[in-house]
Amino acid sequence: MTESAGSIRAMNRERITEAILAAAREQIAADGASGLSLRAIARELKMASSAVYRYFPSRDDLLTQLIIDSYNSLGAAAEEAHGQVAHDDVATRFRAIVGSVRRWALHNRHEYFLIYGTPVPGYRAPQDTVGPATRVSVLLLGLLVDVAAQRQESAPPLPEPVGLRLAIEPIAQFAPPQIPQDLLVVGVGVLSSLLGAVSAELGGQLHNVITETTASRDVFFDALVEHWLSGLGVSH
Amino acid sequence: MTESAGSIRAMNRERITEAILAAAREQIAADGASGLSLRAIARELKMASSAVYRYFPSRDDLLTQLIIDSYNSLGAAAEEAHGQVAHDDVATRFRAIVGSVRRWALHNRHEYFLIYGTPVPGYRAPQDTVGPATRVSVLLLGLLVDVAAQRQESAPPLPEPVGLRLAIEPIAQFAPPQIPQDLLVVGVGVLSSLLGAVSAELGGQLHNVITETTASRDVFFDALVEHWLSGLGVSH
DNA sequence: TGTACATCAGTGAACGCGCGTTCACTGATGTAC
DNA sequence: TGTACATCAGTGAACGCGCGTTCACTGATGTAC
Repeated sequence: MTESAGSIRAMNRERITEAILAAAREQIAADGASGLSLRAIARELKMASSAVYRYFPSRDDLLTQLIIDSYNSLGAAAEEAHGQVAHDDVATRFRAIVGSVRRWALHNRHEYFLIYGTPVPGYRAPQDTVGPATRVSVLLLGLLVDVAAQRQESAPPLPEPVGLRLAIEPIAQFAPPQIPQDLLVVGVGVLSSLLGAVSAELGGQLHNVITETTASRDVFFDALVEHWLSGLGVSH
Repeated sequence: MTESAGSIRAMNRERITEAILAAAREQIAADGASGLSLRAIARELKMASSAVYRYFPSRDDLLTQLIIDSYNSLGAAAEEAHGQVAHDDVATRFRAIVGSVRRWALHNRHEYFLIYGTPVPGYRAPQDTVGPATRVSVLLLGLLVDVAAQRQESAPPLPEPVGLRLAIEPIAQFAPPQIPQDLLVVGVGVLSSLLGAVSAELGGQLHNVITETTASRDVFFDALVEHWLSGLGVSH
């Protein structure tokens, strides 16, 4: 074995790794992911650029860690928001989740684009990112279970397009079996709608569309949320 | 005056400007917008890198032209698709528009991210882009007029949240007055949902969610389209 | 507890590369008379 | 139609910058006996 957990080295390592990540996050917040530079981080931390390589074997590995951290930050925000509202009201829980995602994105603009923006050419996210990436989805799937239970009274059985079952098979494997297929499709749709709405807001696509004040944007987003709720068949 | 329209110079200028743009588009298709390099373009065209400056005063101006071209390419695709279906069937027209947007994005991946992806840090789109950027919206607004006319029989008057009218004022000014406010909100929502769904598909966010075959993705997207249609109140 | 060796953190220089932009200059095209 | 001048396109060198990554090296921390 190499070294014990609480050794001076281990603690320094922990501390400096954190400092590198913090400097990297600052850089991303300032210039976006494309502006992330190992040399700039080293400069900020007043160490030789080569020293960073003692902590991350390459720029891509650092990027991966940042992506994982961002997913976890978003996931934690959503989980906390969801945990703070009454569990028996599906609509409120839904509003808490999607609202927290949007709020997190507004406060962590570049981190949002890091995980949901234009894919970095040449970069392929490794397997370690998938767990953290699913935290919001897990929350929504849990919610869909209760939506399904509540809807059972007035279930309008829609015609199932050929091939849809096969198409959504990956998520169906992962999701609780109580969620009917059509609700699963709508659920995935709502999540991508949420990301689309947030991206549009952050990306300036709502310029000349929605009044550019915080209040107006909030009101518009809330209107979308209510629309999504009715699409899910949740009475409100 | 400087030179007549059909002069040798004017023709050369036209030809070489086009060649620069074509090379730039190829580069974007290969590496994304961040990989766009004036020097690489000059290399490709076998001219000195400084010569490019006779045609575009800076990299940003070239980027602007590419963005405008991409918006126009997308707009033209949507308009053509819309023009080829029966005008009296709103659902079909809607499917044609959103389907063409998705198809254009699948075939012009990086151009899509150029206009709807992560904003380039430090770049601010000038006024010239707004016209081309609205072509798809204009199409959808035209459609909403007919949706509104068709819906009038069973209009469910929803409660209007405080401030919503103010929030959507910019688009309401621009849109035909026949479109009621709630429909306008849903319309903007559908457009951002469309972009979200396309971004998710292109960005790999549907990995482990939707089966990764062309057919399955088509089926899933079509299911979303039908969901959006019912959200618009269009019977189908 | 003390010593010999192994591991690790950090340095500074260097490699090799690419970029956007400027500038003085040459030769071709266009214009005015 | 022909000449004198103005404009334009394209060149090649240079400026000044930044980047990721490697490598031989020094000094500190940790480990085995």
